[in-house]
Amino acid sequence: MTAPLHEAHPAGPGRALPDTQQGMRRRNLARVLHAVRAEGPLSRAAVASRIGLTRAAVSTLVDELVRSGLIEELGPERPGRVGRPGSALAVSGRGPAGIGAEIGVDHLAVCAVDLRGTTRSRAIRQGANRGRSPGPVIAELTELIGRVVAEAADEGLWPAGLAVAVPGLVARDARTVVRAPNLDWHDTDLGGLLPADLPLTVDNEANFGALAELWLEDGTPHDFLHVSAEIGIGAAVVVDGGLLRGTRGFAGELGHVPVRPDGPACACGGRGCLEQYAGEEAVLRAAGLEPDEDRVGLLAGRAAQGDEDVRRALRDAGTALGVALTGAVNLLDPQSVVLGGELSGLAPWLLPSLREELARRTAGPACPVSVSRLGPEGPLLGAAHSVVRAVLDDPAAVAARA
Amino acid sequence: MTAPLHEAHPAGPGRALPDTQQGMRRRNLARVLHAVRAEGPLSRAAVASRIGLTRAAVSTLVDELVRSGLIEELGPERPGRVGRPGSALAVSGRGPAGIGAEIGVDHLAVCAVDLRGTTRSRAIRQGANRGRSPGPVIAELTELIGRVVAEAADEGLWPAGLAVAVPGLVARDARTVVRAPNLDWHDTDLGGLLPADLPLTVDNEANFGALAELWLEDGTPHDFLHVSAEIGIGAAVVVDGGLLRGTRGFAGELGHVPVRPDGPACACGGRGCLEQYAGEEAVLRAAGLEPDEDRVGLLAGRAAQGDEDVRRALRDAGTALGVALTGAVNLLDPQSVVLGGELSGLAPWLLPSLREELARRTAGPACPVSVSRLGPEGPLLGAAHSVVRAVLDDPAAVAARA
DNA sequence: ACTATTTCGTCATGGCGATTTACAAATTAG
DNA sequence: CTAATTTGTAAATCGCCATGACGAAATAGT
Repeated sequence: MTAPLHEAHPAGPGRALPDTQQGMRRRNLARVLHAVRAEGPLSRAAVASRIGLTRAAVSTLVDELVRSGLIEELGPERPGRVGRPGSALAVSGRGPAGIGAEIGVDHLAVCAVDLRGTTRSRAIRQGANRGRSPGPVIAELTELIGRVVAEAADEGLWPAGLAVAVPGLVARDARTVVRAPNLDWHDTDLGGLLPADLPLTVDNEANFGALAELWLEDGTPHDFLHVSAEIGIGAAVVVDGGLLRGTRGFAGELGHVPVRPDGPACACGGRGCLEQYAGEEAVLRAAGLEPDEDRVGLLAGRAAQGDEDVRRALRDAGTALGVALTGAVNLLDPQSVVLGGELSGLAPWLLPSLREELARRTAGPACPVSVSRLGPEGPLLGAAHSVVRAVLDDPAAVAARA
Repeated sequence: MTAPLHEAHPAGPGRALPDTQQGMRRRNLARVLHAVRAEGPLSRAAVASRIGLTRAAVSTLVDELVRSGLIEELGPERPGRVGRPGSALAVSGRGPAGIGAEIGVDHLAVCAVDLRGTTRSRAIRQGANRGRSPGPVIAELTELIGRVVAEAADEGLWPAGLAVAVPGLVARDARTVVRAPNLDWHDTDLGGLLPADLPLTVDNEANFGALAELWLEDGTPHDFLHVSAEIGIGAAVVVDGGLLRGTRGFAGELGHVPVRPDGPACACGGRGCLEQYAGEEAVLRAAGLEPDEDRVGLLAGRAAQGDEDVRRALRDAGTALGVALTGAVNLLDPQSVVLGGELSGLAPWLLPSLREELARRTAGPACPVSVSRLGPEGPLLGAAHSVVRAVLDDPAAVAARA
């Protein structure tokens, strides 16, 4: 007999709803929808057995979801088993869509993802955004969004929300970019600049990248650390299937974890921060290269050609990352560490020394480090999917707007 | 309009219960009980308005809690306001009690806490436990537990569960002590040694200390870092009012965060871990003292007398702590850092350099660092209260056993 | 081919829990 | 002493899920 631990996370969809019969109904709608989405075409009976309700209850829930256009009936299953075949249910490919957007240092991107998780429309615009003021950038982005939304509309999709990934720190209001050094934006309220007719969420690209990893890649654990870097080095901490955001929303500032307390001074005021060793500028300098436009591509290219200076610089960066991650792993005990974002392109040269450093400093088996297969796509997909997730977590709310 | 963020923590009592009408009832019982406990004597109407149910619904819930003996009716309120006065409800001072126990390096302690949070009985036994095998220690502890339980029974309390704080790492099964260097225990299943008639939870003393801080001290934030040290340096991470445990239950190993990557070798395999600079042994060595029985007391005494060697050693330890905490704060963005456990006794000499280091390495306002007022009592109280909390979180479960 | 068996979806019924509505009781304001 | 206000409870109602029964649609066995 064991008393319950004090877990912070009960998990499961839609648990923020009130404890009334209507709230229960809404949560159960969400559970049905989640089950159908996660386990492909499913009969009502199959759903019932998975989520622990009776067939009758599931029937009425499914009716409601079908009426809302979130679930569609595919017709009778082709059975190999005895008994009347069920009627296959699947998440609808029409209806609400999640609009994801990314403001990168060198590009803007927008995509629309349907409830099934399929990307149905996308638009990209290359072009450096560093130092441009928010207004024009957002104006361009808004135009891309308009295009993507229109294209999605042609396929019977309507936008259920907009999520924007930015390379910087975002306040907990999910609207204000507090600091984006690569863009040189400070305390910018994107809510005032973007179309007001859509529910808006703004978040760090590392956070969205982590969510993409969590939701899109099979086998991703519920507790992991997602490291991402453009110029700054960010990390997202996923705990029990949710993001750890911190009081101000600044959690995951891996770039300013001290690696050598007496190292070179950093803009943050500290000394020897990870960014001084594994940040893009530092690596370029260590490799004897000049900063240029496609910096990651440059490094990857040189390293692939066998440039020993570049390789050494990356090895050293990996070692520094290993030291910082040792601290993080000791503190958080995650199930794995994932390298994502632009960083994943340099992984072949970073990983060996990173793993070696981590293993050397760990008693027992070291925390496994892997590379995201989503690569630079992660943040954009994570953003779009976060909107889809919100719909799946409370279908009743969105059905009311449909 | 803002789309919901992906929070990991809906928070609130008893959210692990199933989504059926009975589960709803159980959760609402918990909400009533929590409200009454947290906000002192309250009328049914007051409870109803706080938790958002109707007076009628609360009435039946309260009836059930009164019948279970968890709530008692104090009689009519003395009103200054117009209208019929309500009938004051309070949590019962009889009924279930939480039994907390602590296995320290130099002592054993047990206490009983009632639903109101009052400590009703306690027992302490001094005596070094380092290197003793688990069997005899647990036997002694069991005897103390028996005494405390008997004393509590005289006051109408019955034990609802037992929580044991140990100075070491505990597996997620909440029974097995994986590694307790100060006791020299390894992979010890306390579940097999302790009385089997009580629901048992075993956890790290830092974790229980953090919970005590969270639950007992007004104004404690929902996101903070609780640092604690006996010989090893442990930390507990509280996120959204819950403990972050990590995959294996080892989260919070602050002692092995690298502070100087090329520093002295550590037993963990790494180099320059915090423990090499701020661990008790390291500090004693740096101060030129021999390890002895009451080590913390020794250090505090010498420092208070003005022993400059000791003070310098503590200052340096504070600086090292500051470096490690900078990393942790950057990663977690907690609202505050609390120094607890034995460590709090040395705080006057550690804090200045710690704060200085943290501030120096932080852009903007540094994370506030405070000292626990619970001191060495924290873990024991946290353990007992964790049992009480479990009762408050699901009163129906315990009412069935009463 | 025909029947028995199994499974699916639905309907009618019932239980349970919260809301709604109404009302008596207990206080203050005038 | 009356009006107004608030509390607690009781009765009726509504919503949601469970239960049990039934027809429908498939397979398995004879």
